[in-house]
Amino acid sequence: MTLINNTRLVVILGPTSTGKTDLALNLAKKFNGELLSCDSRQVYRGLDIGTGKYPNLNIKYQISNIKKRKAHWEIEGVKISMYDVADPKKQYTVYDFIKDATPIIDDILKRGKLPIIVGGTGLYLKALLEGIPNLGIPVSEKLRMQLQKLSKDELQGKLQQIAPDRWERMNYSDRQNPRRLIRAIEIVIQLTVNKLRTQDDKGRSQNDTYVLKIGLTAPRDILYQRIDKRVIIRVNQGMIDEAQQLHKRGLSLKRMRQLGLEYGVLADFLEGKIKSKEELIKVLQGKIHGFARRQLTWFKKEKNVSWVDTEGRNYFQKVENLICKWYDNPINVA
RNA sequence: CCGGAGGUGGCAGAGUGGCCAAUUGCUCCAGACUGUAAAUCUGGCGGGAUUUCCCUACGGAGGUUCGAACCCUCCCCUCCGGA
Repeated sequence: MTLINNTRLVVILGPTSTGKTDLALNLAKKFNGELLSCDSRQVYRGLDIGTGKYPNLNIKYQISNIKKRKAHWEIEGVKISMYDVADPKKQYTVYDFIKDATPIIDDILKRGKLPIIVGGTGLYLKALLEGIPNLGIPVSEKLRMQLQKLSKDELQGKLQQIAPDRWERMNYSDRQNPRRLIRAIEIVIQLTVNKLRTQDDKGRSQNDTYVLKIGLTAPRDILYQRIDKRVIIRVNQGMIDEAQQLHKRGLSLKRMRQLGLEYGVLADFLEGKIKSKEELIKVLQGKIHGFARRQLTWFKKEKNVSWVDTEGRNYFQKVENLICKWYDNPINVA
């Protein structure tokens, strides 16, 4: 993965429904930019309404202004990469994301455009900007299959046995988390038994890339209101139908559940566990509130973010000013 | 008006004499997170003092009891069925 030196990129981050994509589209037009979605679900083909690929709630963006291309979309002439790059039937991970997104960012830069990364998935963003150790150590399905049969206690015991140092480094919460335990064991076995080696990907910020991070926020109650409203809009946009279509085309309900949030709840709906549209909406709203909270927990720790309250008037203008300033005096704030 | 069921913490819903400030789910709050991350996991959730302490609590008012969310009486309200 070659990186281009002395370049810059903008990151827009924040919890769901703060209008990241809207803002990014606007900025792209002003600063000759191109968007790259840093989102673990928008990568999947066919998950459109439920993942919010259609940017705005209102009529601002007509469907006719949206063009779906092979592995990206074009909205009002602005290219958005990392949409539709994966088959929803197959699992797509951070590793895949980095592999796919890195050359695209390089390409955007090569063409002299400003990459604007729209990030809702903290882990992916972290991987992109800072890199993640052990990212190169692949998943072993067979191993996972075996490990999944073990209880939490057994997993804990196994990890303590084969890699006490690694166990020591885990915090209490992670030690209770079977998924993390399995991954930890997997890494150890891949490194020792299978003799794989770690290849550290340093990520963008450690190279000569100037990164400007803009975080969007809103007061909690406003955020919840927006989420609630958006859920209703999406249901009206045909979210249920979308799920039905996916299922018809062979996406199992089990797999749909793995796709999280809306799709998990929609799977329950299709199966009849959730009986009414009203119930569906209510459950969804609650779940998405929780999701937004988790995003906030993650992003709060993110360093060097210029936070902007989207409730403030002219916040678009504020962001533009930030970028102009940054252009005059580029600091690597990552 | 008669018959039946029921009123519990933000909601749903357990508990039916002491171990109940009250199971559990949801919501909500806080947090973790180095290959499923919209996932997964942890803690909190009446108020206050902040090691087993106090106060206010299970529709309302009385009563029985050493002791009641749980038993009795009356009242209020809700739902279902019949007039």
